[in-house]
Amino acid sequence: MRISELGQAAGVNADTIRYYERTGLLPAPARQANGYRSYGPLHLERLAFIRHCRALDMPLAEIQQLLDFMARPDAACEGINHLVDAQLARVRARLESMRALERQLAALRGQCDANHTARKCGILHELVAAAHGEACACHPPAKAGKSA
Amino acid sequence: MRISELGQAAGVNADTIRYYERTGLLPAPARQANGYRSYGPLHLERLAFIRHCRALDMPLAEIQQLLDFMARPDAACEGINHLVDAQLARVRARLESMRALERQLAALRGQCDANHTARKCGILHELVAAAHGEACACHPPAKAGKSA
DNA sequence: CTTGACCTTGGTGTGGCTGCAAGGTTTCTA
DNA sequence: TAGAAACCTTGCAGCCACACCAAGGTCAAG
Repeated sequence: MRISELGQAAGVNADTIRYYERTGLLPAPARQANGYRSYGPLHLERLAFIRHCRALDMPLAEIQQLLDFMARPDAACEGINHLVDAQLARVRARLESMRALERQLAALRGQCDANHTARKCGILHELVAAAHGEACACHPPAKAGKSA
Repeated sequence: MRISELGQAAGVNADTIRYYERTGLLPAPARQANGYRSYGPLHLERLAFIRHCRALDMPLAEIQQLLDFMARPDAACEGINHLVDAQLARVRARLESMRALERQLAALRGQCDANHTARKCGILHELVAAAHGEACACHPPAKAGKSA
């Protein structure tokens, strides 16, 4: 299996596969005589696992830890639970701040209904006023999008 | 007002202020005789506006556009509405995929309750099985976190 | 024998910062 | 008056998880 075949089978860009190899997430495959990478079914399985975890939005470092657990099947699985708990907590925190964000944006959108000039636009006025007011509910504490 | 004072007033790192200046979001301030940046209240207002928009998770490029609208108050405000609509659509799309993600993670977490070995861990089994099954509901379409 | 599709390595760009290094300036304290 | 601490300056590297590109090698089909 060459890299593009593996990529197609897993729905992954070939660059991404090479990136995973560089960062140690995917083991370096054997090479053909011409230097091309040669993959087997185990690589596909591992790659699919990685992609599934990425679909759950886990960082690569945590996926690496899960793979380490799989390599030592006799170890206690407590760490696995912790990893999933942490991910779930991150997702829930982001979910909450995104919900607040959605409310704020919807309210903001409601400030302007028709076509005015920018000078009279309720959205712009609201944004300026909210930025000015120190006790704005949103921008001191939660950074909305990315922070856990 | 020096850079750290401005930063403290707006709750922003000084590096971030310099970054905004570099990228043209914040106008270059006057300099004192020693080369230190010297800010006035207008800078603070503009910076607060930027941070408020960032709290609404708008990309810097869109914030720049909003600032451009403010600079031309006689232009039609239609573009402003579009910007907010686009941001709202992005946020709602992410919200939806995050909700799906949260459900999946919660279900996954339910697979393991106590302390086993990794070999018997329901979470790990579930992850492997889900990655293996091609018709997995989550990982082909939605990339969850960051994609709009 | 050429065309086109594949592969290789290495480098750069993305967004929104954050941190560091090396040096200059100011301010406070002993 | 010296020295230390806290500021400031510029420029550059790193973060994450890739995507894209260039220059060149390889291979199968027409």
